[in-house]
Amino acid sequence: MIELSKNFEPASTDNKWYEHWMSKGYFTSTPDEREPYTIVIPPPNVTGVLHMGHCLNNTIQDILIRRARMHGKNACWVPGTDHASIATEAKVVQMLREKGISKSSLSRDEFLSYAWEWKNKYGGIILQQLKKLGCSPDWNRTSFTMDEDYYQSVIKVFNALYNKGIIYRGKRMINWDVKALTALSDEEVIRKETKQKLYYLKYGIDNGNGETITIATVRPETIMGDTAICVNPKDDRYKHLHGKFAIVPLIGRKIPIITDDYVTTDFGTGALKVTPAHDMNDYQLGQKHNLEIVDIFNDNGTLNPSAQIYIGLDRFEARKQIVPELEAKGYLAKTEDYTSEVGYSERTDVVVEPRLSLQWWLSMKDLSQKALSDVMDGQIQFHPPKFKNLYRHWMENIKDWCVSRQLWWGHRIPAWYDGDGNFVVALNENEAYEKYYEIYGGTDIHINLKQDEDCLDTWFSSWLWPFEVFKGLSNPGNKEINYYYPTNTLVTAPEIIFFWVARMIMAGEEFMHQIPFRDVYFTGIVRDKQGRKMSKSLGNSPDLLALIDKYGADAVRFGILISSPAGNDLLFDESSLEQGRNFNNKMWNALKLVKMWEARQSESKENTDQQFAISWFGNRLAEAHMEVDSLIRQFRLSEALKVIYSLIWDDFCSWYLEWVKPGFEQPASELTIKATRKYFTELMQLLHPFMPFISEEIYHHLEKRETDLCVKQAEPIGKADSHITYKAELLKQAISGIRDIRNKLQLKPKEPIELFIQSETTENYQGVLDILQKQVNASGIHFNEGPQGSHAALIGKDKFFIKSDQVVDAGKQKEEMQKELDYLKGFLASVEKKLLNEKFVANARPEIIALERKKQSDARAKISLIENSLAAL
RNA sequence: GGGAGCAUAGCUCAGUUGGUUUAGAGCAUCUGCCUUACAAGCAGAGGGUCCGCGGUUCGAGCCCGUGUGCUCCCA
Repeated sequence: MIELSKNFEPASTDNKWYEHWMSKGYFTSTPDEREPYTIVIPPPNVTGVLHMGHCLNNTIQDILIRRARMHGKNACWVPGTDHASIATEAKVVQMLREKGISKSSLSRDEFLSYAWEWKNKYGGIILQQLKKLGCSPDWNRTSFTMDEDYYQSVIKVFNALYNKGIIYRGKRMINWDVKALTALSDEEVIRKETKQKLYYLKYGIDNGNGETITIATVRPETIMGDTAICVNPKDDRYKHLHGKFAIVPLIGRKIPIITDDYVTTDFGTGALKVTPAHDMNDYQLGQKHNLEIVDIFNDNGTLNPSAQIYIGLDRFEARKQIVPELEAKGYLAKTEDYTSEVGYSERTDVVVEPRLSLQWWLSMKDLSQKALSDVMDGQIQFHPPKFKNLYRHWMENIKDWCVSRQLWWGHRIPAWYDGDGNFVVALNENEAYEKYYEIYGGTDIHINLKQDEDCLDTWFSSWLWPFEVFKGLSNPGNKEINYYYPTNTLVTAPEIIFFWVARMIMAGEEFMHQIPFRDVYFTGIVRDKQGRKMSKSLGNSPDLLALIDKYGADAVRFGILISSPAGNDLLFDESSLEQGRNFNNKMWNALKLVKMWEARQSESKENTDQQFAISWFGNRLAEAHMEVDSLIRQFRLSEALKVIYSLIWDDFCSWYLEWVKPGFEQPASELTIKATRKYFTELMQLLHPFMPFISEEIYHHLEKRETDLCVKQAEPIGKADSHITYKAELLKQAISGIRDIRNKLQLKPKEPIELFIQSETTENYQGVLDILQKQVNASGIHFNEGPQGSHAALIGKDKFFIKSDQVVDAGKQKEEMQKELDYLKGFLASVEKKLLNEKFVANARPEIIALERKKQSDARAKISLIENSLAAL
């Protein structure tokens, strides 16, 4: 026999088993006659490293995929990464900077070769980390959103949607990152409470009598872009100015005073300067009132010649300088402190500049229709369903999608321009020329078409993920796409329900004419103990690999899942990992116990009590099995794990093993050992998807085996005999009850008692007396009333007398009984009140009424039992 | 300003068409145990006006209305 270590040591087992599973090819999947079960990984950012969010998300996917693999399905989990244009380009630019190379000194091709070099070297570290966590995707299928075929599919999709007329080019107000020189989606803008100043500026009225109108602004440097002043039409203070003109300070431009309900009268002065080129709301106001648009900024945030003054100065420097000038010239009325939300770039952390820009847009109205009904009709199920509302709200108010980004790392927009602003969209350059000649006429060989410099939003490639990982677009109708698509379950975070989940549904419907997945499981957001979202900038995200080293992968998986009901945020606390580690230990020690029995095995027959324990645990196992199945079907994974945890720790270790455990230095029977080994094996099989390493390890320690637990197929669940489980519950109750009394009598564990039982159902004790006697340390059990001086108590419906050398405190016992009696009387009263209520008897279902009657008679019986005892005391 | 969600034990959360001994679990706390698998353990215990108010119902933690507090998303 191998000597087993004192505690479970994950460090030596985890890698061993992972390598073994890999060498056996258990994770690979190819289409066959079995039913497929498919998951595509939400592709993590290729620059990313494993954090708590990934950990939760991938643990859940692994549980689902491992379980499917053990239940006869052809389980296929596709791993991969996305190219994350903004994040990756930022990393590459930084790397180049460290080498003393600036991006602007490189050609596009040169830059991209550096980027690929970087990607090949550092990209995908996160996938290696998933192995540490025990994840079991089919690594042969690892995909990347910029793989050659994938790239072409993205281009194809752009062409298809352009030809359909729903991709268009348009000047729109966008969030501009003046440092990265790129447009940002709303999602990439982080709003932060920022302390600012509100400047009150006086604009002269163009009527020659020196009158002024005062506006409030936080951006005095944009006044050169003002093209109107707007007031609320109902605001009496300004009624006399409607239709008049004001003069912009310093530059003297004459601008109209217009009216609109949009302006609130109680903010600032109630007069708003309108700068359509540099503010989202002002832009809309400008559209509505046909205002002139004066753009005063360059793309890097410095002022351009349209500003007339401070040309070439940065926007914040200009603010610094313009305020004193305004003050000196008498335009500044006052300054106030003011706090409001300002948008910052997620990547570069600079203040986002609202800016008019020519971008590529995808019209979402038509695409969203089917995607909305797929979810509303339940073709696609959300877990938990509360996210349906959120989804509907967004889909019904959907806005067009800005799909272009001013970056090089990504899928280059397939549009070609001549020098005059004419352009064509094509699959490649050759086709571009053909199309150009076709549309604009001629075959001018001197024409030189130039491809768009920008690339597409990363989401514009990842929305194709569920089918393009099977080459559903690049090789339509191939065997794999037909077999694996639609996929089964998507596991993701609610934060990306719009820019990823919704768009995948649209793409699935548009290009595959089918939904991409049937179930969407939304995990919660992992927060720290104080409830803050884990983020790099806060530095509150623990080092996951260090945690795995410290506690083992199984404990980490346990810890993160146990506190994580679907869709609810979880507050991460290392103590739950400790709980996982302790659980490992508990199982490890149970294994040691069983191995000890094997060393001292006998041929002896079972006694009846062991038979009961064995039969009971078989039934309990069947019961729990059913419960776990049902919970997992409902995606209630953390509850399923709780059931298994308690089944192993409480039922198996604390009850079953104690019941069948041989006495001190006694041998264990072969039958007991065999049954225990079988149960232990089944428990490990149930646990395996959640904690794969320790379960595999114990599985192989229990018996020498040719097979691995990883692919062991589940057997059909037996039916639980409720009579036996009920009898066991009564027994547990009796044991706990008597132990409680022992505690209250302050009996030492080693002090034996004499037990007397008065019961109308003595058959409940048949075959379990040895267990009862052993578990409460009784020297004997008798079925009659206990002698004078024994301690009496009611447990369930039976009366127990405990005789020990300890003197019984009659007063204390009386007090306890009185308390119990009062409770029962109150309870009886509430039950009887119900039964006397005619409406209750008339309306409630018959089984409910029967139940209340049973409560009544049970309570009455107990009351009389206690009253008799009290009288006897 | 618009929308969504949440409020149950000290903490984190379950509580499934309203009805099972007048609410459950884990952690934490307290008491007693170094009992030959496990002190990272064993055996017990205490702890709740289910956020306030109103309504529907024979019956409400659960349904409806309203108030309060918190969180998130969008403008």
